[in-house]
Formats: sequence, C-alpha cells, structure tokens
Amino acid sequence: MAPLPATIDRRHRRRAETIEEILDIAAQIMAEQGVAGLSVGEIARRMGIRPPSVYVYFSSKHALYDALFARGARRLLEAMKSVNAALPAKPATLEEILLPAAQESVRWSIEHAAYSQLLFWRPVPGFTPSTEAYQPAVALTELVRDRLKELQDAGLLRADVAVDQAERDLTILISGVISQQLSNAPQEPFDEGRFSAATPALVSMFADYYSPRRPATETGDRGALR
Amino acid sequence: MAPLPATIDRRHRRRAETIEEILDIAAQIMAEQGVAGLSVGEIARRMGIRPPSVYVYFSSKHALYDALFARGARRLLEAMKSVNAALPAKPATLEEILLPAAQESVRWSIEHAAYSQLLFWRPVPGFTPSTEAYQPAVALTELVRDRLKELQDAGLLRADVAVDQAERDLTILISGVISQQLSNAPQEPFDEGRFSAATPALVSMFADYYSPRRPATETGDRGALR
DNA sequence: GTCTATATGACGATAGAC
DNA sequence: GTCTATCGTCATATAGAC
Repeated sequence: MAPLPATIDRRHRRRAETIEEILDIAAQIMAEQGVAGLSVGEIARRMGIRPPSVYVYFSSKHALYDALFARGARRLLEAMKSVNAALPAKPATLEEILLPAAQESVRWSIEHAAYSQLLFWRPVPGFTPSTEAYQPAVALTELVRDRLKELQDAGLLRADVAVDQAERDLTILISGVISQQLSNAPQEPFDEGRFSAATPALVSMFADYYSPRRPATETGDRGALR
Repeated sequence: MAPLPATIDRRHRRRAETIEEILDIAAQIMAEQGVAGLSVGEIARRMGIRPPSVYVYFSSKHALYDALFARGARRLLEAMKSVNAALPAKPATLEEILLPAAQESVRWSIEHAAYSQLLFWRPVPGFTPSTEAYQPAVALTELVRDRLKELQDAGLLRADVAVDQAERDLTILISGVISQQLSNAPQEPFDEGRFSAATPALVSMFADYYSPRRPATETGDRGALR
C-alpha cells in the first residue's frame, strides 16, 4: 500500500530538519575548530546519535562540505542582495555604491569566518565545490558585474575599461582585506580590524582609478599622468 | 669518555641533513595533497623509515608545520631581497619599483602554492606559527615598509599618508591577487593566471593613489576630487 | 526507512626493546 | 636512532535490529 501524501510530507519535513540540524552543528564546529577541524564523529556526539547515522543524510564528508559551501555562498549572496536593494538606484558617485557593498561583504566574511575559509580558500584536501554548490557564488559575481555595468551605463564608471576587469579588481581588493584580516588577526571583530579598516581607503583608490577621467579643459587630464 | 669534536660535528651534520630531507618531502606532499593533506606516515613511507622515527626530529606535527612555515617565510623573504637588490636605487616613478616587486611576490607565491597556503591562510586547525617562525615574515613587512619610506623621502610617495597605511594596502592588494588565484584557479601558472594578470592594473591603481598630488596650477588639483 | 553495532584501515602519538 | 607494539581517534562501509 502506498503511503498517504501527508506521511510523505512529514517524512520529508523531518528529513529536511535533520539535514538542517547537521549543517547547523557542522557550521558551529567549523567556527570553533577551523574548517579542517570538522569531524563526523563530533557532529554525531553533539546530536546524540552514532557517527554512521550521519551518513544517512550525507553520503560522505565531502558531500557535507559541499552542502556547507552552498549554504555559505547562498547566505553571502543574500546579504549582498539585501545591501544592494537598500542602495540608491541613481547614485551620484561610484564610491557611494561601492563602499557600503564592500563594507557589507567584508563584515559578513569576518563574522562568518568559517564559511569564508571554505568559500575563499581551499582548506580541505581533495575537496572542490560541485557546480551546483558553486552556483550562488557565480550569481554573486554576476550581481557585482551587473551593478558595475549599470554604473558604467550611468557614466559613473570609465567606459574605456571592461566591466569584467573592474569586477575582477574589486573582488581582489575585497578578498585581500578578508584574507589578511582572517589570517593575521582572526579574533579581531570587523569594527576593530586592522585590515578591515583599510576598506574605505581601498574602495576610494578603486573609485579614483575607475571613475571616468575628467576632460583636460575642466580640471586637467588625469589620463596624462600615466 | 666525551666524544671527539669531529664526531659531534658529523652527528650534527647528519641530523641536520635528515631534518632537511624530512622538510623537503613534507613540502612535496603538501604541494601534491594540500597543506592539511600532510601526514607523518606518508613522510616515513617515502623516506623508507617508520613513522615514530620522524618524531626523533620533530616533537609533533605542529612542530613540523612550524618549521615549514619558517622555511617558506625565509625563502619568500630571500626572493624579495633579491628582486629588491636588482631594482634601481634612484627610481623615477613609484610604479617602477613596486611593479617588479609585486610581480615577483605573486610569482613566488603561485609557484610555491603549498607554502603560500601555510603563510597566508590558516589551513591547519590549532596551528599558529611560533614567534621565531614568524620572524622572517615580520622582516618582510619591514623590508617593504623601509622601501616605501625611502620612496616617500625621495618624493615619490605622498607625504600626507602614513607609510604603514601604504604598506598595509599594498600587502592587501598582493595577497588578494594570490588568494583569488590560488582558490579559484590553482592550476593556472603565473603567466597565464586570470588573477595574477591583474597585478599591473592594481599596482597602477595603487601608484596613482599614493603618488604625490600635483599642484592645481600644474595639471589640476586631483585632491579636490575627493 | 531510520538508526545502531561492528569492523576496517588510516591517522598522530607514546613507550620501550634493541 | 630506529625499531615493534600499542593506544585512541578518525572517516567510512556493511549488516542487521526495530
């Protein structure tokens, strides 16, 4: 006899809840011990089950890391979508848009150091995120690129450079801040970080470089400096 | 009876050689498997000895990582000293000095990805480099800071910003390039790297920002843009 | 369908024989 | 200085209880 739809629903819900619980605890362990410090045994211990039971929900430790990667990328994407939505649609300067976005991505990454290690570094031998898990990360770079394209169309970003290059350079700046902060002073909170404090200066540097050059007749041809 | 000095020398030399051999093989394994993929058993296997014998030379796996950290930092410092010595003593522009130095540090880091992971990231749970192991890394930042101070004294670096800030921002740029290259496309060689290719543009951006502002009477007051 | 008990082989590390 | 033997822990596979 086939089970009633209600039963299937309940089972699916229960299963989904258990998966979420495993991921919650796994993220907590990673936050305490570092990404590579995650152990299936420790997850089971904290859940009050036996280690093999974890394999009912995740076929391997790598599958677990993959789910955690997807989760982190999804959450970072959400955080960036939120800050993006709150920004003015018709900004006056490049910096006005880029600084809040940069600050938010650095803040999120510092406050979720474990996810950041997984997203920005390669701490687990043999683990590479699957295409599906990587998808939100791709969506994030697309979000940035689309935003920069809009800014270029609005005349706030130099028309003579490729949007892809601007996106790449901006990403490098931000990941540099995060990387330095997390590896040299991981315990410093975002607001007191030696390296996260560099974000405004670096965004300013980026904005100067990628803002349209004013014509020579106006305030001097800055392009002539190079 | 006390051993002859010659015997002590020979023992010391033999011991030092074994230590170097262990580090060579360990670095090789890290390069193949990633930093966290290093195992004492694998070292022993490749050396034709038993795992406990490794502990005669290194009291723990962390001590081994510490020696590898020190070695990597020392080698990167040497590479930077070399390129620094080859650069002109009286440069004409900021970029002329910074670009070759930046290129070399990115190149070294990409070509020695395993050491870089250890130096720039925190891939090993519970491992923090000792003060001694960290010393060459400190010497490296001092080398950069001293060079920037010279450039400031020579009038090539803005006098109104702290050298420490310039050093921090430059370090962030470079580590951002390395971090993005190694985490997103670790197999790409330096010359073909998507992210290492950004080095010239980023150094140019840095040089623009940190070069002394020309007075308004000359080519326009760039400072007024901010 | 869900979990447990049990087993395998690798790991880091230690103790003690030679 | 190197070995054997051993401990506890880990990820993981399988077989079976409920």
